[in-house]
This record gives sequence, structure tokens and C-alpha cells, in this order.
Amino acid sequence: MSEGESSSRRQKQLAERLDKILAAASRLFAEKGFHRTTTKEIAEAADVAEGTLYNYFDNKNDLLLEIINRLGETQGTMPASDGTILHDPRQFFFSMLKSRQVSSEQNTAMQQAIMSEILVDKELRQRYYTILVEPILNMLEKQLQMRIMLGQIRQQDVHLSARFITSLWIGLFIYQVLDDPLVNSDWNTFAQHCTSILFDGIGQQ
Amino acid sequence: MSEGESSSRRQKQLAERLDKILAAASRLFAEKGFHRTTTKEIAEAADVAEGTLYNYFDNKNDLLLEIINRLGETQGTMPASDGTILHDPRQFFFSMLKSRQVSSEQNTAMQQAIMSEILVDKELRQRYYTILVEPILNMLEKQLQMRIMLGQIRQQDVHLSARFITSLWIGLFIYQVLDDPLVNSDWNTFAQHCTSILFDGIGQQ
Amino acid sequence: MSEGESSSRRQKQLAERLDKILAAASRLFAEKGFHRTTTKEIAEAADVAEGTLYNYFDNKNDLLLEIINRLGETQGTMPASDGTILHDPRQFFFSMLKSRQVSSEQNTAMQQAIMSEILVDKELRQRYYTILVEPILNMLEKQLQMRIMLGQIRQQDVHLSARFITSLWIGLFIYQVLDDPLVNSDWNTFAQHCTSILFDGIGQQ
Amino acid sequence: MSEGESSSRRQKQLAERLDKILAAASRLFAEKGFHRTTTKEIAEAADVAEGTLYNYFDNKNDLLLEIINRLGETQGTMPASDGTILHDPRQFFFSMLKSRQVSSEQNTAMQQAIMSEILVDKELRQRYYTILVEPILNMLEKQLQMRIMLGQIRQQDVHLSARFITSLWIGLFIYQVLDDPLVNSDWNTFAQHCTSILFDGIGQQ
DNA sequence: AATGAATGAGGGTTCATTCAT
DNA sequence: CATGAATGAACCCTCATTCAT
Repeated sequence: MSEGESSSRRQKQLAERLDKILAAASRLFAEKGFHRTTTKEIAEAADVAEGTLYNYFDNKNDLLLEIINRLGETQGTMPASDGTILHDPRQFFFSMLKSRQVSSEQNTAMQQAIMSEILVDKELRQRYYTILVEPILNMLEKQLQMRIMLGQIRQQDVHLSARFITSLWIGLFIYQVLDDPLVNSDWNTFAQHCTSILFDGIGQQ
Repeated sequence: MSEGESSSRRQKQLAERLDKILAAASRLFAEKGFHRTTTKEIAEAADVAEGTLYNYFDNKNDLLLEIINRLGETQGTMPASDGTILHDPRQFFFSMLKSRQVSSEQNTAMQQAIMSEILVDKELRQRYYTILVEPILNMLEKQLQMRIMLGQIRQQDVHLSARFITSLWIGLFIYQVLDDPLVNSDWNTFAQHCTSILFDGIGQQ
Repeated sequence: MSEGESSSRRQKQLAERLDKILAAASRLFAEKGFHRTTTKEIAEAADVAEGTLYNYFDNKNDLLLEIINRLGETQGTMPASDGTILHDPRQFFFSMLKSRQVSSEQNTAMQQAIMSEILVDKELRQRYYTILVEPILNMLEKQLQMRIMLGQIRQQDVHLSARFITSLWIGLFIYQVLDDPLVNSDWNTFAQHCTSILFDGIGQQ
Repeated sequence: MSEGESSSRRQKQLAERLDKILAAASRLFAEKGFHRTTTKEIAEAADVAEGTLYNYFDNKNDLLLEIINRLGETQGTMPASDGTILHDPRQFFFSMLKSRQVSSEQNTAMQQAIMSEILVDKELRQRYYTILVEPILNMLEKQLQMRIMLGQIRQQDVHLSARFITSLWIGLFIYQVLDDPLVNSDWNTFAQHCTSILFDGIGQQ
């Protein structure tokens, strides 16, 4: 029994250490990018020896992959976890937009680091698409389909619209990273404006 | 006179070589990313000696900066060079979107490489914003202002709208890089759909 | 306890390796000069990998600095460690001179390498002066002061005389390096002659 | 005839250019050392193209050799050119010492650069000894011999004494380079003191 | 499992030298 | 003879990975 106990405690310690390493790596990758971050820095930040990293990951690349996987787990369910289904469609998209603001530094950091690599690593790109993009698109398409059926929004190709909306999210994310004064000063107003265009368009009427 | 000739020929040769280096670097940066691309590879691709690179650039970083600068020059004027002013507003934005398609491989490659670095290098970010983002925003804001005065689109905050529209562009660019089947299969239809949402919104009516 | 043992053994191994690197570097620097000696050569001579050097020193320059520091430690105390105070003043200066002969190859090599760089690197020069020259001057001035008080030598400005004497040492060191036949053939006779001039001068009487 | 004229003018131009290159190189070698000085810098300082250097010298090393040769020409005759033979022996050695002060910056610079290399390049060392050291030793030995015969100084081995005296000169040169406050502040007093020791020794009486 | 010193391939960069103009 | 861009070997240094402890 004592063995079982110590074993499970051991398990927990290992898991904690793994988390610590991933957290350290995420932060550093976001701050300085994947390539400019050294394994030595990660080890120091995670308070382990450099060699220890290789007990948890085969190599530096795998570290990034695991970060992506974890991001996929949390991200995939996030939107639904907004609690009550927001019935009002404008309210729904507005709050989606709001939640996309540089909220958890950690997440933004990760996204930043990952997107940087994705643009430049084909394999990572495919993985990212499968793990992160597709789930979100699916979720969004279902939402749109539902809203159409409810008569809240007009008839349209939900696949295309989902791309439109997520493109917007991506672009706004970049604007945040670019530290655009307008976008970053008053996100509330900005989100409002975007929702307005999204629903009513920029055209007359 | 012959001297003048040979001198200008020399000038031309140098300029051509510079272009060749930049082209090679752009392509490689996009293919494999800035960090994974070695100066040796660039030199080989440009068919010069490694040391020759350093007659044209102080270091590898400056190579990237020059790529950004060049992109700024061409990009800044591109939209206006569409020839005749497209009077019909929908037509205008539709053609803007069409022109954003992965047209010249060269440009996409550059964009990809640059954006990857931007996400991870603050100094580059600021440079990019000044050289590339602001000019486009300005151009777009003027367009919008004009269209509002012409009564082609409704009254609105052109600064915010310009961010909205360019965000869309950025996001779609990422989708292209991600090789999303829907976005990449029929860009024409997709651009049409986006223009439609942009003008009329997704809402009822 | 076994841990303590292995740890201290480890410490010793590291220290030995450090010494080995410094010895190799000193020898090579003296043979070929600081700049003509490559890190690769140092590594090979010390029988370690090139990268290993950088576990012990930040860069090639620091290697030289450490050599200076070490020389400072040994050199500063050397004269006093001659054991018994040589009471006879001529005997004292004669033996100082004798000990300056290209005794330990190691030390000469170091001196040679360092002096070469000092002539050409201002920062190093200052460091050298503080670490090596000043202590020796101080020691010598005290000696002179003492001898004056004992009436062994005549009243004089010990600061100036210390410079005179050490200048002689430096110059003779250069002569040794230059491989002057007279100086190198019979150091004993030469030291005798020098001591004689130092005490009695070249003038009449 | 016109050809002859233009040819001699050409000769003069070439000689001037050669001088200019040597002057530039000397200055730079002294400032930064031989190795830290690039051929590009020399060319720029001499206001010629880099390739031009190689019309005058086979390689960078030869440049240094020529500098040594020139120094040998001027240095060998310098002491004698002090004008009238100073009859008073103390006066003679005092003025020799005075003339050794960091007088012509140019010369000191050259000496510094050369000595740095000498310590570390065997071939250069031998050349330096033959071209610069031996002539001075010869001159000095003759002087000493003469002074002995005149009864101005006591009987002694002039070869050894010449080494003693020049060693002093070398050491003092190093002290000047080291920027020793005492040596550099009041060279006159210092030279006086040295002459005094040289003639009368530090011993009693 | 944890450590961290050792490794060495490979990186960006420099620079003496060459050679077509 | 002057030029200066081109060259590429060789430099110093980095860092992901290994492995003896």
C-alpha cells in the first residue's frame, strides 16, 4: 500500500514537473520565439536540469507539439463553456469577440509562438489545422446553422461564413500582437463595431 | 563614354545580383523559416559565394529587413495601381480581395516569412507596422471616407472599419497558408461571399 | 558520504581540466600568438571538444584574462617565497635576476603571450598593470626602503629605483625572447655583471 | 623627354603612395595591433583601393616587414645624428634616454606594433634582431669602448653593459606604453635618476 | 529519474587575397 | 597601375543532444 501511495505521489510529482516544463517553454517561446529559446533557458525556467527535459520529451520540437496538443484540448471546448447559451445572436458573437481579447497572457503567448512556427513548418501547419482550426470551425458552423434555423440570421453558406468570422478573429489577433493603438485601446468599442459590421455590413441599409 | 557605359552596366549587374539574393532569401525564408534557412543556402540559391551576401547586407537580419522594405514599396502603391478607379463599391472590395489571393508566389512567400518573424520579434513588428500596415490602413480609410461621401456605404468610423477589413485579409491569408480546402479551392466564389457579408452582414435583411 | 566523495572527485576533475585548458592555451599563445591560435587548436591541445572550452570560459578573450589572473597570483608571492630573507643586498638582487631566467617554460610562455597582447590592447594593459606590475613594484619598493634603512644601499627615491630595476627585468626578458646569444649563453655571468652595474654603476669608482 | 618626365613624376607618385600606405598601416597597427587591423582599413586610411595594396606588397605580412626595415634605416642612424658628440658621458646617456621618450608618436606606435608581433613570430624576431637590435648594440658598444679609453667610465665588458643599458631602454618603453604615472609624468626627472643609477649604482658610495 | 558537463556539427560572419574591368 | 566586388576558407561561438554519474 505504501508503495501504491508513493507511486501515485510520484506520478503526481512527475505530472507537475511536466506541467512546469510546458509552462516555462510556452512562456519563453512566446517571448522570444521557438528558435531563439534554448533548451538551457527552458530548463532553468522550469527549475530542472537540461537533461531532465529529455526524460519528458524526445526533443525540442516535441515540446512545441505537446503545447499545441494541450492548446487544442482547452481551446476546443472553451467557447461552449461560456456557460448559458447566449440566445441573442449579436450578444453571442460580441462575447465571442470579447473573449478573444488578449485575456490570459499565457494563451496569447502560446498562440503567438505557435502561429510563428506554423507559417514556416508544413507539418506543424497540418497538425494545427486538424487539432485547433477544424474543431473551432465545426463548432462555429453548428452555431451558424442553428441560428439560421432559428431565423436569427439569414440563409447562407455556413462553411464560408465560418471562415469569414474566424478570419476576422485571426486578423484581430495579429492586430493585437502588432499593438495597434486603436484596436488595443478600447476593445469593447471595437468589438461592438465589428459585431455591427458583421451583422449589418458596411453597405447602405 | 565607354566608361560611363561600363559603369552603368556594372551598376545594373550589382542591382541584379541584389535582386537575386533577395529573391533567393525570400523563397527560402518562406519555405523553411528565417532561422532554419542558413546563409550558405541563400548564397547557393542566389548562386554567389557566402561572403558575397555580406557585400550587400550587414547581416542576415538586415536581409529580412530589406525584404520588408521592398514589400512596403510595392505593397503601398499596389491598390492604387489597379488602374481605373472602380466606381462600384462592391466591385472595388471584391477586386481587392481577389488581388490578395496567393497571386505572385514571390509575394506570398515573403509575407509568410515576415509574418512568422513578426510574431516573435518586437523590433521587426514595429517596423512592419510602420512600413506596411499603416500605409494600407491609410489608403483604405481614404477609400472608405470617399465612399461614404459618395453615399455608397453608410456612415461609420472608417478607422475601425479599415481594421475590420484588413483583419479579414490577414485572416484569409493565414487560411491560404493553412491550405484550407474551402478557401483555396474556389477563391472567386469565396471572395464573392465575403464581399456579400462585408456589405450586407450576416444578419436578417 | 559516497556522494560527497564523488562530488569532490568531480570537482577535482573539473579543476584539472581547467588547468589543462589554460596550460594548452598558454603554450599555444606563446608559440603563435593569441590571434593566430584558434579555439580548435586549443581544444585539441587540451584534449577536449571545442565546445567544452566554452563551459569554462565565456570566450577566447576571457581565457587570456584568466591566464593573466593566474600569473598575478603566483607572481605576486614568488619573490617572498625565496625562503630565507637574503640579507646581503647584492645576493638578493642577484638571485632575483637569476630567478627571472626563462625558468619554467610555462611561465615564460604566458608572459610572452600576454605581453604581446598588452602592447596592443588597452584594456588588457590596464588589467596587467594592476594585477602584475603594481604588486611587484610595491614589493620591490618595500625591499628598497628596508635596505636603505639598514644602510645597505644609499638614500634614493625607491619609486624611481623600483622602476629602474623592473625595467631592467623587462628588457632582459625581451632579450631572452630575442634569443640574444650573449644573454642566453651564460645567464649566471650576465646576472653577476648586471648586479655589479646596478650597485656600483658604470662610472669611475 | 616628355616620357622621361612623366615617368619620373610617375615614380614620385608611386613613392608617395607607398609612403602613404606605410604610414597608414603603421598608425593602425599601433592603434589596434597587426591582427585587428584589416587590409580594408589600411586601404581606406591610405585613400587607395584595397587591391592597390597588393601592387605594392605581396601580402599583409610584407607590409609589416617593410615597416621594420624602414624603422631600421632611421633608427640605426638616429643616435649618431644627435649632432655634436656629447663629450660629458652623463650628458650623453641622459640625452639618449631623453630622446627615447614617447617623442614621435609615429615611431612609438610602430615600435609598439612591431614588438607585439615580435614576441609571437619567430621569423620576425630574427629579422628585428638583425635589423634593429644589433646595429644599436654595435653603436652603443663602440661608445662605451671609447668612453672607457677616455677614462670616462670604468673598465667593463662593453657587450654586457650594452645589453644592460638597452634592456633599460626597452623596459622603460614598456612602462611608457603601460602608462605608468610616475614614469610618464616627469620624464626629465626620471631620466636624471636613471642616469644617476647607471653611473653611480644604488649601492653605498 | 535527475543531473549537467561534454560533445561537435553547424551557425553567422570576417577578411586576406584575387581578378575582371 | 587602380579598382572594389567576389571569393571561400577559416574563424569564434552556440546549442540540441547524449551519457556517465
